Amino acid sequence: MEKRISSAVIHRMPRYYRHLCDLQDAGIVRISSGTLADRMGLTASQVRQDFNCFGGFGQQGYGYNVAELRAAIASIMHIDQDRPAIIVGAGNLGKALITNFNFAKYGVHLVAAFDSNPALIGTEIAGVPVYSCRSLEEIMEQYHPVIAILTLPKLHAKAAAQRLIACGIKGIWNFTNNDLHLDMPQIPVENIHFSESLMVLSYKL
Amino acid sequence: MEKRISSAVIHRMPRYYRHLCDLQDAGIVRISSGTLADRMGLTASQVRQDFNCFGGFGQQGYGYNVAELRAAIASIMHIDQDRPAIIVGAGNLGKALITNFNFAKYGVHLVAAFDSNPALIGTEIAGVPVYSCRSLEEIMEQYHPVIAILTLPKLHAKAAAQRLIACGIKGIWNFTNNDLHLDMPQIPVENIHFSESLMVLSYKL
DNA sequence: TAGATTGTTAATCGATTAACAATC
DNA sequence: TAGATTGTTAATCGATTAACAATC
Repeated sequence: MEKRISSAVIHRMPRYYRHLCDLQDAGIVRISSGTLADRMGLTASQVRQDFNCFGGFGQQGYGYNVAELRAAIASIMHIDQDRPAIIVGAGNLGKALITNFNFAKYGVHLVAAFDSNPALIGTEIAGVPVYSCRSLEEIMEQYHPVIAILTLPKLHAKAAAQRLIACGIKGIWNFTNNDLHLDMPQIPVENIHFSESLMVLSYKL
Repeated sequence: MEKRISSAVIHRMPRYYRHLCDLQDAGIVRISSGTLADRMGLTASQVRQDFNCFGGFGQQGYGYNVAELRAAIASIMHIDQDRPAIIVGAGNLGKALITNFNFAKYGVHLVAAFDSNPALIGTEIAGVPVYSCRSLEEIMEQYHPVIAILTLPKLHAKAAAQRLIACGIKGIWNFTNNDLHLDMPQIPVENIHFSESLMVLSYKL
């Protein structure tokens, strides 16, 4: 009976998750679709429809239990896991992610970083060892990471992605500001396009 | 007769722009809606409808002139300008943006960075001077920047945003991974939510 | 002119909203 | 029980796709 979940719903899930984390941190135990909708700028109907894509998590006359709903979304989005990942490119952006981003909160942990800069190879950044790109296959063999984070120069992005997929990477988080055009529908790619976001801001100004 | 442009269309414009830049770099002079649609995974109808939201840029029997269409989108999105901007937070992420992001390509130039770290204050990063947050009002007065880029810790984001708006900032590019909830609809905010992107990737895996 | 391709209207599809019976 | 609020169906709305006359 597997009904396909629309992309619009999937993209709202992380926002629900963020708000539910905030609510839980604030000690709020239950919430109705109406209250959550107001908070997020949605309608109560939409909130209920969204959650019912995955089966009902609420209770008539009560609403939703914040902790339960939060956990349900974590499970739906598969962030209640501990997936090994690598990061390719340990320049400023790579370093910013390694240092500041809470990977554990999203079910991911970094096992290695790669860079071509000899000054970095052999060092650690926030506990993550930096290897030469030459060691890629060896490290893949050792840790079997499933996610590769691309924070290397745009020019090398496509070649890197192909090499990563060839040695077993299952998904790519792409910060290189270009489309990879991999033609491999079984390998999901999520892009962070800074320029698209800035253009939209520019339009709204 | 100002018909409102839907958010879906606005969010496709940057992608069109990117593809048109690529086409122009490749020396391609004209393109039909069908060819462009194939390249981008859209339909020809959608491409034509999108461009017709802003008036027709094509010619029957010919298609679209790549350079003209590119320029038209740049104009629509207001990236053919030279808007002054500041960046608040010069840690790894701020530094990564200052150093690597091509602001000029999107009609923006950085006039100043702000940080609370005394070791950074008074230095320059890629030609951009770093000031103490205490100098904010003074620098605003001097350069009248319109965009503020928030790359500071989440905790201080909201207070910073309010202070920036109080002294004249017109739009915010928010990298702090939380919603600012400013309740100021006249000040556009564009968020880069790393975690939402990673959650979607996680779901697709 | 004939062929190609747009601009635009109409048809379809999907997503959002409204309504309400079910039920805690 | 009465009140609240869900889950779910039906109605509406908006976005995408198809079709085709206009025209380069």
